[in-house]
Amino acid sequence: MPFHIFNTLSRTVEEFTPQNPPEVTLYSCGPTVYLPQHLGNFRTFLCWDFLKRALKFDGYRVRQVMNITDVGHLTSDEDAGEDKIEKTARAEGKSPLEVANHYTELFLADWDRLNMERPERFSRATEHIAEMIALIEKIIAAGYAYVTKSGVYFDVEKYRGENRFGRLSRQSLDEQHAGNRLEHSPDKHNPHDFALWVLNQPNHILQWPTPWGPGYPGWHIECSAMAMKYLGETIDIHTGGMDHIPIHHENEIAQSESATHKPFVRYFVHSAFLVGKTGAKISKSAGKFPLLSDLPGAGIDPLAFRIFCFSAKYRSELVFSDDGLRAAQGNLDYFREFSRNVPPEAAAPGAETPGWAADYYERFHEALDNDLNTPQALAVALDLVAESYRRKDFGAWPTLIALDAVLGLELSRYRETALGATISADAQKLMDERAEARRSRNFQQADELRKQLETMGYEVKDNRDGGAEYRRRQV
RNA sequence: GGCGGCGUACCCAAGUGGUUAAGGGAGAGGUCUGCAAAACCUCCAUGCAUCGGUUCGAAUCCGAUCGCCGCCUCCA
Repeated sequence: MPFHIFNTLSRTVEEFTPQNPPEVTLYSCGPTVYLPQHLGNFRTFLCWDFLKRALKFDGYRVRQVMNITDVGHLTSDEDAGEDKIEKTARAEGKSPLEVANHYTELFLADWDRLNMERPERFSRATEHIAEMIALIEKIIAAGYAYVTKSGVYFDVEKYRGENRFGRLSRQSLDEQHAGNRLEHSPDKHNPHDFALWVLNQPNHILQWPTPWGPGYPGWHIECSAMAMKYLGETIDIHTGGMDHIPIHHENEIAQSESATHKPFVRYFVHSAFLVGKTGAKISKSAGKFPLLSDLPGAGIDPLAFRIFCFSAKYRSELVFSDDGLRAAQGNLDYFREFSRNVPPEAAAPGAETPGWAADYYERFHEALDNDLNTPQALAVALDLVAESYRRKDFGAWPTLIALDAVLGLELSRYRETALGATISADAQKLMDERAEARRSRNFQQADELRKQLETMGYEVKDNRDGGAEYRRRQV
């Protein structure tokens, strides 16, 4: 079965075909770096990591670009708003650049902890000002934008005349207008027009010279400019959170297509939110939000959060809970335990894979091809391990490693580290003492020694024959 | 007010017209064990918010009702 994915443009699951197979161009909306990225943000980014790995599993070569927004997003759409990065900068007594750099570093560190593949390129908005200006000039030349004192605005009314606006959100402008409670800049020809470039805001710290005067970019133009620069005028897949459908992506399409007269995106893919117990989404503006760095203290490995997200479909809201995280941690431990139990001969290069394992590979593959059904794929992977235990046949190890290319748990590396761990002389002494205690049936002392070893970071597993296995616990 | 989505067991979560409603976690029992741990086995929704309708057949389609949430301001 070829890869299938839900395309927001058609609101149906479609067979996926890239423009130039086997290459796939993928643009993913990234973070604005004025605060730490919370777990809700990472849920979305993980979805795209799963997508990318699934495409590669299918044999595609994926070229992914993700923006890092380090300027421009205002606290409101109107020019009266405050730049979020500048707001943090003022609060922390730093420059906007320092703020952006700091939160970018945090973001990338967490990214790596979740074992997400880095995009082929992270692109920063402030490093692509020239491209944005060039694109805006193109839009003006095409007659879809106009220059005023307060900014360069996109002419939605003109674009709408071609009946192309609102394709994504299925919402007419008049409907949007019905509940609009914002004040509009008097320079706009129409309330729906949005800023491509903001002018005459002297209080804004970051300013760049342009043909229209100094100013800074509007909050949609960077994505169009950078996506087209690195991936071409028509990209295969554009991803983002659900919240981007009605405004951000709608406007991206409008400004891009009015400049190129070509389709901007072939498949729009959107993810649902991570939500709290009440069903309300976890968001930055809510004030309090969970971070990746909160998890280790609760005994949750970052890779367990990876599994947690893998256990729900990208298009379904996922309820964030301690129970859910613990369940995922249990799955991670299960995979890891199995990895350590695989005997060397089954892990040797060229080891033969039993026929029964092929079926699991196929089922895993099919689940992913079916609109990225990661929970089903996870069920297959878990069952592969269970079946191995049932058959007492560890020959499926290479198959599990193949699935791990998408799961992203680095089980092979884990196994090597775990088996290569050395036992300290102190611990070895206790182990010897414990063996002696068990031989003389002094179980009270044996249990005492086990407790000591466990606090030292060793796992103790007694065998039936009176022997025991000691393993250093991996972190 | 407009637009969109959701409601599957104690919790999380697949399934969206057709044999017995995946899987995980929790719980109960069992095998094994000096005890643990690990692993495996068994049990755990005649029912999918409620009520109607369409159909040979519905969790799945249609309608109504109730409840929850998102978007229309920045947000993954």
